[in-house]
Amino acid sequence: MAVGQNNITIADVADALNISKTTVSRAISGKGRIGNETRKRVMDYIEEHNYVPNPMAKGLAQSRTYNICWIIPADSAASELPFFQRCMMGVADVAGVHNYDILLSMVYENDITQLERIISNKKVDGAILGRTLINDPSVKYLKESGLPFVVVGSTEMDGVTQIDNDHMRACKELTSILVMKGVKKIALIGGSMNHVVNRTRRDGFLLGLKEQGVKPDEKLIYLNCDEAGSTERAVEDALRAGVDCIVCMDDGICSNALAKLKKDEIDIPSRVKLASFYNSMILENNQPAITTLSYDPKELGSASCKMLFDMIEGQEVANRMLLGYEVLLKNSTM
Amino acid sequence: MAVGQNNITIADVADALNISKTTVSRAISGKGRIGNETRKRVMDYIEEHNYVPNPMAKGLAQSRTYNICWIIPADSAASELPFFQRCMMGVADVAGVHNYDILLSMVYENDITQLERIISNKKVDGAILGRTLINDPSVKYLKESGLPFVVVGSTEMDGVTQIDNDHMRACKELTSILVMKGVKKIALIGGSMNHVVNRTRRDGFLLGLKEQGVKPDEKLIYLNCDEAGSTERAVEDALRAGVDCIVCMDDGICSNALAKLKKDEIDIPSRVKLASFYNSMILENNQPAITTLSYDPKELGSASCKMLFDMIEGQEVANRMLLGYEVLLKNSTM
DNA sequence: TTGAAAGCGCTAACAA
DNA sequence: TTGTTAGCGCTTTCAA
Repeated sequence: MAVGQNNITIADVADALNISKTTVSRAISGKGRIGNETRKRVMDYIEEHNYVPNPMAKGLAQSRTYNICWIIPADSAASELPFFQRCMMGVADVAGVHNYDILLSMVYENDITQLERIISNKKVDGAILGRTLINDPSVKYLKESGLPFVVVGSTEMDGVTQIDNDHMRACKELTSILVMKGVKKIALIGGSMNHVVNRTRRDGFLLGLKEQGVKPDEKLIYLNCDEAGSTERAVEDALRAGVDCIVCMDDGICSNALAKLKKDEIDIPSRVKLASFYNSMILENNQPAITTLSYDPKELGSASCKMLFDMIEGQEVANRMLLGYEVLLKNSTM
Repeated sequence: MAVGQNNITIADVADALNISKTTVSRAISGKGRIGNETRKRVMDYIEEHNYVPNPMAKGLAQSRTYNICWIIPADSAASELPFFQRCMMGVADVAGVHNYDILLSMVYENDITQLERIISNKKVDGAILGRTLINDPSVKYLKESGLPFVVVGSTEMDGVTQIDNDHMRACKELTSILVMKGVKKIALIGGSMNHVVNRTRRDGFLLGLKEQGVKPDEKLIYLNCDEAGSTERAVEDALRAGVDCIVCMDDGICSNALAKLKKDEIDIPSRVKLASFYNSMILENNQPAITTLSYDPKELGSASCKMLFDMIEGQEVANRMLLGYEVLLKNSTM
């Protein structure tokens, strides 16, 4: 049977059963009083004739869309990372349970018109922002809109419900462990300070050093290395300065560093140890495997979606939620 | 101003201007005759009071949702690949131009309930399937539903509008080039025969050999290598058989093969040449860089979306469309 | 426990 | 060129 031609409505059901539309509606929604027998008759009928409610009509009447918006960066650098896909899986799982679907919105750093259209068109009941920037225009817009939303990652703006892995503590712990294992001079190579998470990672790194009583050397902290070139220069510089360990803020930077070290035939870990604050298959499959922090993006997605539904249903939710992490010690720091 | 509270409707506009709702509707949609002056008055008013039409009401009246469905596999092996994200970007670009949004559907090989819900709930006007399997249940369901849809990739089912890169020709060409460059004994390592594209690639490979008058050796064609383990065994076996070139069907398999070769300290290209039928950053950044075929997933996405809109608007579209490719010859086959 | 009727915001015949 | 009217399919007061 062609599902697309399924045109049976609540009125048809009412007619067939000689009852009113209201009663049918009540039987389906479960709201309001209704006789047990009547309900059963309705349920049986719609089951047999596989009636499917029309969400547009329902939405129009209730001012609800049964959609949530999943917002991700549109720049291709981000789409290389499997993080967003995995996170989205978690979102989708939870949304499905609530009978909600996911509407996609791609935003550029300076162009959120697509998001604006979706929100002002009232096409969603809530939103999840997959990544935040410093002074994020999407966050600002969402706040103004009054729509319930949660942010994956962290933002400096207050009054925003956010959820993240505990990067600070994770980076502190890994840094601390490296020092305990005997590393003397350690460099950090990181990405754009425009991303909140990168700032957090840097802070965690500094805390780790502090915890171990090591004074950080500002010259060995290379930030805003967004291209392979700047990472290569950072690696060169760090080696010249005599470091015995390089920590990279994410797998992208780490794989660039790795390429550079290979090219220069610098052995890991005998000549320099290498670790990353974010893992991926590339690092795992490398010879030697790279020590790294590991997170579960899918869990992040599902947790954020749960929070969003709490908000949509008008419940109070925590302002901030932190999820766990794992430290994976591999041969690159042995 | 809180956008979420924007509640001005077509009736408000009509009242304020002392005209009928119909006239307002006509001014906005551009359909039907309307006086130039009246139109201008309406446009000015809605501009100033930033009226935004309610898509649910519009949808209900027109039986349109202004959403299309983007369907991707839910298994995590697929989400590792940036292909779907990039392809989605192309879809999103085109959809945006048409004032459409993208509703996401994740399907498992044997569970398309989420897709079924979206379709039977009439939440979309059309669908794009990001990947097809042999005997794909999603394709079957979409065909039955009567909804306009296009498939990225290829399917053996007929009557389905499909769009793909010309994998067959691309693989034929690369294989042919390798033989012309002097390769004598060549192995092919490929993924699941459950994916149409893998079958196509194998066929292209065989055609390439044929074109060069080389008789294929069945024993050197390793299929269904979905895990690192099976690829490693294939590599071992191929080397034992004395091949001088290994071709991998995709970048995942290729990076597994690469890891194995490195572990066993087998030099590329002096001991064995290596090529891939699908590229990625991993292969590009490798030392040496890997010879590969290159496609533009974003173009695929936007082309498929254009076709879909043609279908939605009731135009005739080609049954099958093939896009181009590039052969990137790198050091791994020098 | 059930029903009648009014609406959600917009479109689309049909008339004027 | 414009307006009247009747829906689209469902929810929700208010009465019965």
